[in-house]
Amino acid sequence: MAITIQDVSREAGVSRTTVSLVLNGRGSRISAETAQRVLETAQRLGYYPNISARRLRSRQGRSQTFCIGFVMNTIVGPATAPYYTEVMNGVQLEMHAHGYHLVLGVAFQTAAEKLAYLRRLTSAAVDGWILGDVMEDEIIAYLRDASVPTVIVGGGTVTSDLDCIYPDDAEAARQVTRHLLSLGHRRFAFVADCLYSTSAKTRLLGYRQALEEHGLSPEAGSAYGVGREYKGIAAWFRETALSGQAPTAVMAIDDRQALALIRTAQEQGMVIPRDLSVAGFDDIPPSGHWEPALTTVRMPMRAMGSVAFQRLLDRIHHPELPPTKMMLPVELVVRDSTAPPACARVESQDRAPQQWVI
Amino acid sequence: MAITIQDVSREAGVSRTTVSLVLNGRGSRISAETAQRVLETAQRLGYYPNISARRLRSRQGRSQTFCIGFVMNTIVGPATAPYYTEVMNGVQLEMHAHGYHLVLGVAFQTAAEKLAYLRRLTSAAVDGWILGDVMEDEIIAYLRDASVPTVIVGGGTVTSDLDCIYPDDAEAARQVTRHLLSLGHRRFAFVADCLYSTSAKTRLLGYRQALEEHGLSPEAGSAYGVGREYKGIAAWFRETALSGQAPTAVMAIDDRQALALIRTAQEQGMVIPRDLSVAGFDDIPPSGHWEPALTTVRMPMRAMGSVAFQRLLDRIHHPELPPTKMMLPVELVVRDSTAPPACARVESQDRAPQQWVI
DNA sequence: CCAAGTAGATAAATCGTGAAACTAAATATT
DNA sequence: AATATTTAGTTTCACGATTTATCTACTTGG
Repeated sequence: MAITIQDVSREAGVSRTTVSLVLNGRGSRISAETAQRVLETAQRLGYYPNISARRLRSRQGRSQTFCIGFVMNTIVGPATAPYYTEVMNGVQLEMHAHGYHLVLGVAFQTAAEKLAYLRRLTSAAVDGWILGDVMEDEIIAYLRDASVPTVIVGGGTVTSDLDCIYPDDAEAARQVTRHLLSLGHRRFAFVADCLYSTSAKTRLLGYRQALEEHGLSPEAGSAYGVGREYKGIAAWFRETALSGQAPTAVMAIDDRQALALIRTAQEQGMVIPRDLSVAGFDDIPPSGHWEPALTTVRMPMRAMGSVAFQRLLDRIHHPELPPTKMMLPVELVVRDSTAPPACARVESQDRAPQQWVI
Repeated sequence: MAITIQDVSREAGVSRTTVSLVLNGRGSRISAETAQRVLETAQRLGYYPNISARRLRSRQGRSQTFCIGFVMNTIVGPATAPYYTEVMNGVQLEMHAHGYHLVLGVAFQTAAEKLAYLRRLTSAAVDGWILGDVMEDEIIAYLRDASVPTVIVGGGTVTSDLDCIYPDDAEAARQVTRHLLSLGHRRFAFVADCLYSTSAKTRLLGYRQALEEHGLSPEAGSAYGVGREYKGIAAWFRETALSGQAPTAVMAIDDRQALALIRTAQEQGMVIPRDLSVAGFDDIPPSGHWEPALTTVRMPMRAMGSVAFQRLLDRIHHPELPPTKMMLPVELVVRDSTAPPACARVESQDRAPQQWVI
């Protein structure tokens, strides 16, 4: 049976309120010697406040647990989610500086499951949430309606209902596309496993914008959809990219898919970037060490994480302010996987490219 | 403002008690139509019980949150902690089957920080804990003294104070050592970054046992301590292993260090296993795909995870039982990184090997 | 026709804490 | 001297749920 504030007050010979006041630092009305005695007694008995009781009494306001939750649909780790692993590192660094702890909620199968988790921990243990990944409407709706301090970080879901911190994906796509255009490329492919996330949609948009800027029709930059798996990209690549109607430059929706493309191309005997330019998005840590080093657009992952936490603190302390959005700048990183197209290829205009509907 | 049981009772025209009884399935004394009305009203208003209040009133017993926490000193992910990532997958599979949610607590800098985290979430939100990694005495002591349902999983820390699920590390080391002995090796090195964990200590023990079984003195199998970093292993390798006094077989404390060794050896122009046999421990997912495929000892990682959760459930429902330990069997996996020693090397007996003190 | 039993629902106590309202004594102000 | 203010606390209520004890109406046996 745990020690309660009652036990401490009895032992120290004062009222419960006095103990509470002293331990919560509002002991300005309590004499120094009494405060000292209370502090000592609490220490000696090993008193630790019951969070449930505290939380029940003073709703949200002063009942902070100094725990905030980070939610992801998948496990967070360099191999499964390198982007969000970096984001989370940014969150953690900032969090640690403010004395907060992390509650990581990962690997949800369904939205209902995620919702139950959020409700539980919101009422019990968490001061606020940082959401990564793609989040369902019902999740957003609950957090909005219940006024739970929440920040969405990264490009998974950007919504007007909650605070969002996200990268300038459109600019990222424009920059990398302009880079390839300036190298002389005119036939592109844009590869994505799916277009669920705001980032993916926005990147595709920026890519098309850049093409139109240069007077190229969207058809010149058809977006090819391929399966999520390595096999999917490999298959697409063998079927299309090597068929003689191939693009000379490919943008992958993220660095991991860019790597899959490069490896497949290399297995086919192609030399990157001589035979094909490949660019990615994100600049995850290993991208610069691959062979060849990847041209990509660096996302401000850690910055997003730390800003997200700061924003969450703001939100916790000022629940009344309207939700805001913050877009962080990106940076084109030109490395070795892109180069001018080596030679003109046979172009057949009669092909009907498989195309994404947005 | 959230809906309370009061709101539901008012709306349904019954007392709070009735609502509580119905919603908790103890409505045997409540008429079917009343129960129906209550259920409907709760649904319509979107009532969700306040966990803090529930938890406060009915201590531990019936106030389950169906959340259990998994604690690690580092971030859990395939690149940082492949072993525990697998363990956690095992936990999650079992957990999901029982309708439990995961609270992941990771990346603690100090034991004090970890302790504060555990206390907070224990009183607020978590039915029990599964601990991975190496755990400090004060952590163990708190959980024991406060009778918090806890299971330690994996070989980080095995203690008599709490339930432990761990692999047969001694047998693992004996098996891999015997394997190398049977190939004809007589000069070994055992490489470890540190010996904090129970697993590491036990593996070293098993290795020495196997040597003694074969009548070899412990000196023949000196344990070399090297730094945590890749650079540390590489440096040790260049300095010692290539000096002409080299062992013909090296066991690394885990697969990741085995890989670091292999890569370093290859950079030095050695061919594995022709010039050097290397074996690891754990059989993490990529080990079988490396070049060469790694000989290692498979740890029952997922099994440990699921058993750990089952044990935790037992513990939650039977707090009075004494803590138990369960050791799970391991399996030697012979692949391509070990072979008979190619040729006799020059042996100088005057060397004084750098040796670990256990 | 009355005491006892029972089904169906409720009032009240309670968990541990925090905050507003209150008290009593000492000190300051007019 | 009378009143106001400050000091150093305490008493009391409330948070939202569970649980224990109780209460009412109705049935039923004798």
